[in-house]
Amino acid sequence: MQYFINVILPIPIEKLFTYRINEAAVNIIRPGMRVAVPFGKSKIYTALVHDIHTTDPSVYEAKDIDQILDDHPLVTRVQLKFWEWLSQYYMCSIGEVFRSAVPSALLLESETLIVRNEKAIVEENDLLDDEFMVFEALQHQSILRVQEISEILDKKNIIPVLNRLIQKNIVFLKEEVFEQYKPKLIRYVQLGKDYRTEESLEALLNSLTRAPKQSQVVLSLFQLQAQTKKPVKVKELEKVSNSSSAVVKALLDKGILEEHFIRTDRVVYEGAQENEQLKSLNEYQQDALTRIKASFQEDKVTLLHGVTSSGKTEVYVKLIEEYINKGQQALYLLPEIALTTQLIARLQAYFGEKVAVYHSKYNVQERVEVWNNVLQDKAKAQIVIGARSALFLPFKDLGLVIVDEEHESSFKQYDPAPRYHARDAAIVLGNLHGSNILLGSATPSIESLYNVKIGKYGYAKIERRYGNVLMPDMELVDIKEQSRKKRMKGHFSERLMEEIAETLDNGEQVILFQNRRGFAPILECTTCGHAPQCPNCDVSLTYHRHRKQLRCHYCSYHIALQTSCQACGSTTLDTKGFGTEQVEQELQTLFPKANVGRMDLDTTRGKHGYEKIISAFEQQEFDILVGTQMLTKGLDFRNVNLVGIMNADSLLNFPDYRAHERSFQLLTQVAGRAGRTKKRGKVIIQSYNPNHRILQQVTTNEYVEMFKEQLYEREQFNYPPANRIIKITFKHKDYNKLNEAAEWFAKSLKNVFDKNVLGPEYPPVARIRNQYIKNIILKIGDNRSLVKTKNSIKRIEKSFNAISYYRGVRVIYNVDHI
DNA sequence: AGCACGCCGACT
DNA sequence: GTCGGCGTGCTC
Repeated sequence: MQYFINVILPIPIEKLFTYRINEAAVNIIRPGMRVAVPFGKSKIYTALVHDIHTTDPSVYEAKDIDQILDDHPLVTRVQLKFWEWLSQYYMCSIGEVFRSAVPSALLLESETLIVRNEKAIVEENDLLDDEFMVFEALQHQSILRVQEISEILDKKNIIPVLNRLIQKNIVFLKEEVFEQYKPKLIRYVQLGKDYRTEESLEALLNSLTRAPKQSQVVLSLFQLQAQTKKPVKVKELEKVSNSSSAVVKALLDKGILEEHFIRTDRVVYEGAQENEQLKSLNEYQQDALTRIKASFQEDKVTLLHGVTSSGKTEVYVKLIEEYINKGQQALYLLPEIALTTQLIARLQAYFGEKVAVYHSKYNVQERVEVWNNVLQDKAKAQIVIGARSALFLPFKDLGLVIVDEEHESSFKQYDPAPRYHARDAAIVLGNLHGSNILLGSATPSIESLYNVKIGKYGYAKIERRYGNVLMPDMELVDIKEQSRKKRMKGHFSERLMEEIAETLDNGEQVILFQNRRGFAPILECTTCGHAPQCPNCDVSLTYHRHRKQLRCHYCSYHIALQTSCQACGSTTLDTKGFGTEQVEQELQTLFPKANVGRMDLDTTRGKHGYEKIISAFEQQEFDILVGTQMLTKGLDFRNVNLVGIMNADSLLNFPDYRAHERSFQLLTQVAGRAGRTKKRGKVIIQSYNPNHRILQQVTTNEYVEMFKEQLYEREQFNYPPANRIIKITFKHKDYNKLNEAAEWFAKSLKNVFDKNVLGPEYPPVARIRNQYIKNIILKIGDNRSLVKTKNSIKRIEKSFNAISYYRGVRVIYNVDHI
């Protein structure tokens, strides 16, 4: 009998690949294990076993697998089902899901090594210069990597050289796979076996009288072992005996000490100062909890709508507690930017080491450890708190899924595929596990509230802030009026100035929100109107004063600041618009005594960049913090009493059907940072258009009104939530080819979907990194089948790809695009 | 996605 | 004349 496996490869091809396995392997291999397989001309890839069968593929010869990489499945059957759903729903290959689901350290790829042929008889005079250089390098080091040869020869393409060397039988190639995950080992020591009796120890100490350092080490080790009865870490021994590693090494060499290694986790819970008891819930929280549970009884996804600072976290904690007491796992999803140390510390204070964290700032090694802990259903990973990628962990018995800040658009992955929405995918995952699902937000998405309205979701509400703190007092300031009367100082209105001054006088802190980084988005010549543009993208360069640069926010292009216009040579340059840097600078002149901090992408680089700024602000090292939308999420600053929004219009005028909803959410969330303790906070919103409906609704906290109006508008124009949309993006560096291709595709779509096809249109930035971009939006009514629609699209794509001229135009699907 | 094969311009 | 550019096609 011949055996075969179908495997998933981490590539964007919608196929499973078939490999042959031998009879011995049949008994070992299970779906969900990794195997190394040869693929293409030479490479070895990590593939995941999908199924095992005995059907010999007739049209091609199946290759043999290279090796089996796991002894237990790394991926569960439920996960495979989940991946299949993701790839179908979001229109990508299952390989792409595989690639982003599994920690990259577990996805090994082979590397080509160039090995010297020891037996070759080489006539050095027959070698060309570059051949000789490689040959010589191989005399010192018998194995070289492609990269190293490339450096030696200072050439990109070394294949011709290698081919000649292979032909002359001087080298041969070898593919090697490296396990990237290395368990962390800690070095321990104990006394050698000849010295464990009291007499022999005494004799040893006597023999060491002339080596005081060594004798001290032996004595310390003896003491430590007597205390703990356990192996002693080398680090600890060195510290206690106050000696160096050289002394320990000398003892090891003599055989007086023995060393051994023990595997440890990198991610270790340090233990809280004190284990906090869960605060008892107030009546509003308790009421919400009861409602949630009732709704869970009906197996409904439930939305918890609690105003900012209403204590939703405590409700989550209570719920999580119940599920882990039943021995189940709980998943707590948050947008990346809300995953602050503040919140994690709070959860760890309640649940101790049961809490595992999983997000992008964790390095690959740490992620593998969390993965394994979840897979083995260990107690230390019973509660997982993480960003959207935590959805992919190999849960065994998931009882509860919480998606906090459910309205956040960053839950939708934009690039690369799979372009999934973590909230929606979490619901599917929860259903596969039979878990209860809770969505939480102070400003729920229109989609979720709509689902409540049509009875699909359950609903619970908390309308009071914790400790009965009042909602902040919001004030709109008309800056059009103010600038007409010349009352503005820079970008600050009189009202904002007054409030900042007063807040600072009271020793309280201020947060200022401006959703744009850099100093100014445009630098313009006042003589000829020329503004420097990015050569690779269709945008003007943003002026970064701090670094004295002009930078493109879409690619990495940057140039030094010019002192004169590149077009006409005039030296009168002016800026248009403003960003966080400019606000920061103006503050320094307006409030010279205040310490101003800035939090945006430019100041939060690095693993702890974020935390540094947050904790500095917490410690009141800054009086005023200026920032972009990073400020909005999950931060809990006790002493902030004033929040200023520098310019609300830039949010409202965003060309997108979601702009109004998003503005409402963002403004409400930022406002929620004010006055989280006893005193009532103050919020100032500056705008050129203070009569805008959304601004009125934000200030009066009319969420329900906003929802009704937005829903009406969306229904009028066939947008979600009642309808679905798929955005199809086309990219190519040739402007004309892109246009033709997109038009062709749109025409074919219109044949099937008629008026539900919008575009093709250029996005606001029509070229990024030298690629022109065009979008088609397809609206799908709730009466149409999603599956059939996707099949039609795929069929059109097939004919599209058959036209050779269009090949090379990238087609990207974004289902439920936000 | 890689990666090899294959055809055209700019340099020794 | 070669080197290296990237268009095209295939991968069990």
